Amino acid sequence: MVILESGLDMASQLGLEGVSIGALAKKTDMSKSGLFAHFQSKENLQIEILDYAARIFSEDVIIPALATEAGIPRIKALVNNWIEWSDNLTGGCIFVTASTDYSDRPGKVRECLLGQQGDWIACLCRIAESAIKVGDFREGIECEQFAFDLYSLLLGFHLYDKLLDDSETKKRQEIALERLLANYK
Amino acid sequence: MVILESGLDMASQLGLEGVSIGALAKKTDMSKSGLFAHFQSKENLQIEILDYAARIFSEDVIIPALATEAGIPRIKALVNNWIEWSDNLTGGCIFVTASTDYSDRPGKVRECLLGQQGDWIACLCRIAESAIKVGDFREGIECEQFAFDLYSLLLGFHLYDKLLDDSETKKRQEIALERLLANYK
DNA sequence: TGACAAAACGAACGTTCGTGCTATATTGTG
DNA sequence: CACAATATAGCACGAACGTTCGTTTTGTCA
Repeated sequence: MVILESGLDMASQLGLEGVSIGALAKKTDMSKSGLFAHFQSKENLQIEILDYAARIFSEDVIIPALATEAGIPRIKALVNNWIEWSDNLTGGCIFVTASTDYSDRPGKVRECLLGQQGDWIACLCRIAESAIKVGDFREGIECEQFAFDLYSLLLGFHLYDKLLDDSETKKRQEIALERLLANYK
Repeated sequence: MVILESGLDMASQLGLEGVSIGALAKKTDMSKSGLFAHFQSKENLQIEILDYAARIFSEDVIIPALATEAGIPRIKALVNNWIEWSDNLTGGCIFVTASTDYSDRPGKVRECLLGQQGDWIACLCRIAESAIKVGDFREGIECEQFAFDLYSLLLGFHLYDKLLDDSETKKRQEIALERLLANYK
């Protein structure tokens, strides 16, 4: 859907709350009312944008990573796919943006986001588990802790990369990842 | 200033862009025009909120940490002060919120934020340097890398703590911090 | 007490917001 | 070719937005 694609781009720049029906209609060469008819409220539009983003995210980030051999290669693929995903969005990863925006804004959008973030963290856990299975991680590690560590790393990269334009950011991320992996080995 | 205090709270919940003159006036029992006269534009209001936040942040987070003995104790104090600071704000740390909001929104607000984040990272670097001096960190470590690592950790904690309400978040943060410190020892 | 500056006020500006209602195209199916 | 379904458009609404204006209140100092 071309509307959702434009909406996703706009949301990544201005946040989900910053997506206005009028502006999105102008961007997609539609009338406000014509666009509005597709969704029945702004809240629905926001949720559909999130769902659309999750679909793309799954296709571009998660599935290719799962197609890579389990263990450290899969983790590195996931990280690189994630970085590419967030690079492709003008204003950065929409889940990061929305997570900070809706940390204290109750409603359906927040609940949708909460579910998505839960899925994402669960995905990180499963990837850690498969790393144990192939022997890249030692037995007995806490997969939830690894998910926290890895997600933190991505968040740090995201802030450095999007706000500051530190030329060393990629290197910082790689060093941090190597050390993280070594700690779980 | 009571206006800025209210504005800071509102900005932490709704983001700096979500602070509206009318709503802030209502919250502070003032007229829109009376409040507006203090700042001459919304942009100025946003910047003054950020500067006010930086003042409080310095008083509550940085200065007390610098009063703690250098090295690991100082780092732990900084982290704990930071967590308390972000807990005291309804919607979380305003610098985190604003950093994601303004990652792709040019203007004076972004530039102000950029300077503040630069100062913050420089502060983290200095604290790492002092940890080397007292022998808590080994010689030759990259302080900029440590700043990246520690800030990432705080960002991870922030997301987990504000969005998800994982009861184990504090423990996750402590484990990650201990491992981080061990890696630089 | 009177003069003067600072601060707060209410009202209105033009614009945009999200959301309805109604009518006209466009499309797909029999 | 007709008809139903869907999609888009036009128009209007009340509310809120940031901003400007001229006026009134408040506080300070001579």
